[in-house]
This record gives sequence, structure tokens and C-alpha cells, in this order.
Amino acid sequence: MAKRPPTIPDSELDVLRILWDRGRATVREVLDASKAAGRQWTYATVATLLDRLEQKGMVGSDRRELAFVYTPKIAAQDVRRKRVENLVDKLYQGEPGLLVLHLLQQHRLAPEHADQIRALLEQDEPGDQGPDRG
Amino acid sequence: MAKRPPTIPDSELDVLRILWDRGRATVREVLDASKAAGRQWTYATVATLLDRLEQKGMVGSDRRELAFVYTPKIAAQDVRRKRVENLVDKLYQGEPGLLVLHLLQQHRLAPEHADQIRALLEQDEPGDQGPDRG
DNA sequence: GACCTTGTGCGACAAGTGTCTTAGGATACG
DNA sequence: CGTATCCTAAGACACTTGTCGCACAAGGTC
Repeated sequence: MAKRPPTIPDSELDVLRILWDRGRATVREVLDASKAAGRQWTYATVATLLDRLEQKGMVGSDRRELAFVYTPKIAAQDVRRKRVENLVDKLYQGEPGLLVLHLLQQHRLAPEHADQIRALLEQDEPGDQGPDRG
Repeated sequence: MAKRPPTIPDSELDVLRILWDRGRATVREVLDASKAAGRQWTYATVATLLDRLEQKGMVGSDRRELAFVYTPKIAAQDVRRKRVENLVDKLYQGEPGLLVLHLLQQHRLAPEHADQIRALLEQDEPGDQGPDRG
């Protein structure tokens, strides 16, 4: 039984998001940001969360001046990719198209997004049936 | 502090998916199906998972004949909706469009899905301002 | 009736999560 | 220096998740 790969639980993800947002932050800065986002954490809680993230290699720390400054070591993009993949596999039979459909039926998109999406789809579709498939 | 709402961890979700697939199943049936899906669970493990799901109100049980028969009490659709919403909120700034874009850039869709998506977008795009908003 | 087979009930246990307390070192200020 | 601040280290603790083990009941078999 190989060790399970590290996961990112909800609380830790919230911390990570703050780091992605600002590039780097101290415990206190994360604490303040989290308060602004509605979390009621104490200083120690945030410190623990950052600690756990560091143990998992998700963030790095660097002591400068008074306090440690933490920086993300994984990209938001990578986490997104993984989550989306998991979601599609587990709940959309591995068909990304089904998820897209769900999203379009369930939500009204911002117009810019809708435009970009159309553009993408057009560039992708040569007009009618493609003679090759893969 | 109010009790946190029940979550559906990975293992339980796998069980639930089997139930959604077949409508209802006994412990043993779930066990067999899970084996087919690559899980190496024992009977007791599956029983525990079903038990926990029942405690959370996610599945119901009904003793007929020899064994308990379990049925899902929540719809796959609802779980999907919740997961997607969470994903969009946490990793796509609450913008479903961004997730759609991500999906289109990252994956090649099955042609039927692509067509349906185009249809949806067209019907949705009157060219300029929409006649109603909500 | 002794013995399998299949089920259920209940408990167990390590690891992961969510949150916090407290002790103790460094910094700043009158 | 004494005290208020801010920081880190270490540990605590309850609950959740992932995975069983095992004792014990019901039904079938020879």
C-alpha cells in the first residue's frame, strides 16, 4: 500500500487561495485576509494550516525580518486541473462535455465569457462533420 | 457552533455512485461492483460506508428477504450541482464561464456534446442585450 | 443437530481535519 | 528594566475518514 498522495482539505485551500491572491503573506496577513473572507480563525489556527501546507510541500516559507513569509509552491492552475479532472471522472462519466452542458444549463454566464466560448468552439469546428475522429 | 452539514467523502461517493447506477443494491452487490471498479474493499468496509451514508440520510435501507437493500435518497444531480458550485466558488471566482473556458481549452469534447453546447449558446445569444434579466 | 454461508451489529484504530491553548523567545516603548 | 506585542513551537482534542475484525443470528444441507 503506497502512501496516499497529499490532499488539500477545505480549510487549507482557503489559506492557499489567499496566498495565490497576494503572492506571499505572513501568518497575520493570512489571518486578516481570512477574516475579511468571513473566517473566524485565531492566529494559531492559521499558523497550523500554513504549517500543514508546508509539510505537504504546497507552500514554502522564508524568514525575513520579524516573521515567516509564506509563498505558494503549487500553482492554482494545477489544483484546478486536478479538481476538475476528479469531478469529471467521478460525476460526469469522464465526459467534460457533460459538465459544460450542466454549467450552461444551470448558470447564466458573463457575456465576455460567452463570447470567448463561442470563439473557441468555432475555431474548433470546421463547419460540418469532420472526416477524422480520434 | 452549529454542526457542520454532512459531507460525502470519496469512499462514500464511490458507493453512492454504484447505487445511482443500479438503483438499489445489497452490501454484497455493492462490494462486487466496487471490485469491478478497482476497489479492494472487504464486506465490512462496504457495510460501514453504507451505514455512514444512511446515518447522513443519503441512502435508505429496506430489509427484504435475506439482506438489506439500500437505495439512494439523494439525487446524483443534487450532488453534482453542489460540487460544481463549490468548485466554481472556490477556484473560479464564482464565474462559471471561467470553468467552461478551462474545460474547452483543456479537453477535446465528444462531438455530440460540442453540438449541443453550440445549440445552447446560440439560443442564448440574441446578438445584443437580452430581453429579460433576473 | 452440527456445520457452512451470508448477513448484521459493534467496535476498533490509525491518519486526516478543524480549531485552539499555552509556553516561551524576540521586539518595541516608556 | 518591566510590560505589552508579536512571533514560533509544541501539543491537545474532538470529530471524520478509510479500513477492517469478530462475535453472533438466520437459513440451508446432510
